[in-house]
Amino acid sequence: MADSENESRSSRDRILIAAATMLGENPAAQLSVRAVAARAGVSTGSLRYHFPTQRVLLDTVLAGIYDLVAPGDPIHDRSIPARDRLVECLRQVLAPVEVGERAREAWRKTYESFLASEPTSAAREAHFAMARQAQQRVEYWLSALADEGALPDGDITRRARFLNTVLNGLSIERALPTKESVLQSETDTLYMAVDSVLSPPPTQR
Amino acid sequence: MADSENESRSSRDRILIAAATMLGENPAAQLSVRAVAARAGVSTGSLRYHFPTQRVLLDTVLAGIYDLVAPGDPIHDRSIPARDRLVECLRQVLAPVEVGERAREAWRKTYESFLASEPTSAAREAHFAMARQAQQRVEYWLSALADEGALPDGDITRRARFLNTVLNGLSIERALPTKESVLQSETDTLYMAVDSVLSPPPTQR
DNA sequence: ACCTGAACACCGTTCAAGT
DNA sequence: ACCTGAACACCGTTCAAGT
Repeated sequence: MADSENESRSSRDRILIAAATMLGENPAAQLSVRAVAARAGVSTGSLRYHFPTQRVLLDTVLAGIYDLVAPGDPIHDRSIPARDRLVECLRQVLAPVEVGERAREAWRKTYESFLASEPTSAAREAHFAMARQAQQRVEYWLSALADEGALPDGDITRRARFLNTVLNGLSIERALPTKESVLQSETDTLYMAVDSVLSPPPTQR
Repeated sequence: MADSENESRSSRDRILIAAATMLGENPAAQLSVRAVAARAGVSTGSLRYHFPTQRVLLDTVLAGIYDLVAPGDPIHDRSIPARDRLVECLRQVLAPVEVGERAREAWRKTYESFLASEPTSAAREAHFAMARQAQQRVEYWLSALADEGALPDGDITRRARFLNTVLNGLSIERALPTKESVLQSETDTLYMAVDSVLSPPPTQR
């Protein structure tokens, strides 16, 4: 790699490293232009030169983190249809929840921390961080599909929010009593949610 | 009502009306302090006096809108687009859940009955009945829309199940701590879910 | 090509001062 | 008690100017 190329990357990389570090220190960190630029030791203008919007910066740094953390993420396996991959990823979010008694155990913790009484501000912060991470994870998957053209144009944030709500619903349903096996209708529901996200919006008025 | 009380309310009401109007004109409107204050013809300080944070203002105006808008079962009111009617019905399911402390209260009951420990068979039966009723209610709405041709052919049961999962997700999210107002993204999510149900299935590869 | 930093047009919140 | 509007401490983005 040529020297000039190396030099040209150092500033961009310092920005990415600074942002990733800040996110590591506090997953709920705000990553404002000035905060990241200061941490990286560059100007806001330089940051904007490399990352035209904050959203682009955020996406880039998260992609970096998740690529590092989950290189075998099934979202990248193009031998499988996009919808199946996304369903698989969402299913993996649900997997640790388990079913029945184990699922109740998980929700018991949630209950005691956030529902039993007015949560402490520390508990609130912790929940913000968790929710934000969940949101970012789904956004990462959607971004990956968007990159390969499998996702119609549109706001990724709101579609990720939608999928997370579905995940929350499925998660609580795993813990509540049910007549039939949850897991069967769960797959069906996941595919409905994923299809609605992967399909072009209704050609509405 | 005393004159002084009347006078004291007019400014607060103007703020609420201004905010509601702006939201009516554009549901994605930003409702900044200055924009609402200007529209209401009051100062930012006055707005802050009545509504200590933007979050409080947002919650208040949205609660007012829903209370005003949801008196009867609107599924049969063909003067309104099918999707709006269905969203409205689903919103009415959510309405009694309330937000924040009240929502936690509702989930506390659910927790104690079904999650705290292995539920008694009586509790299980009770939950089956509730879940079945919820399912039937949504199925009823979907059938009504199918009768008038507003719903594509297909299995109503699974689509109702899907919508109920979304409702469960939204319901638990009302009780958990959130950074922004839940109610705004809630509408968005409801429309996404409803559109996916009302749209013909993706023309599959 | 890359970078600087001032400037712009916004935020939400606070607060001394008025009535 | 209610209201004003300036001030504060932030945002993200733009851009003329430098190297």
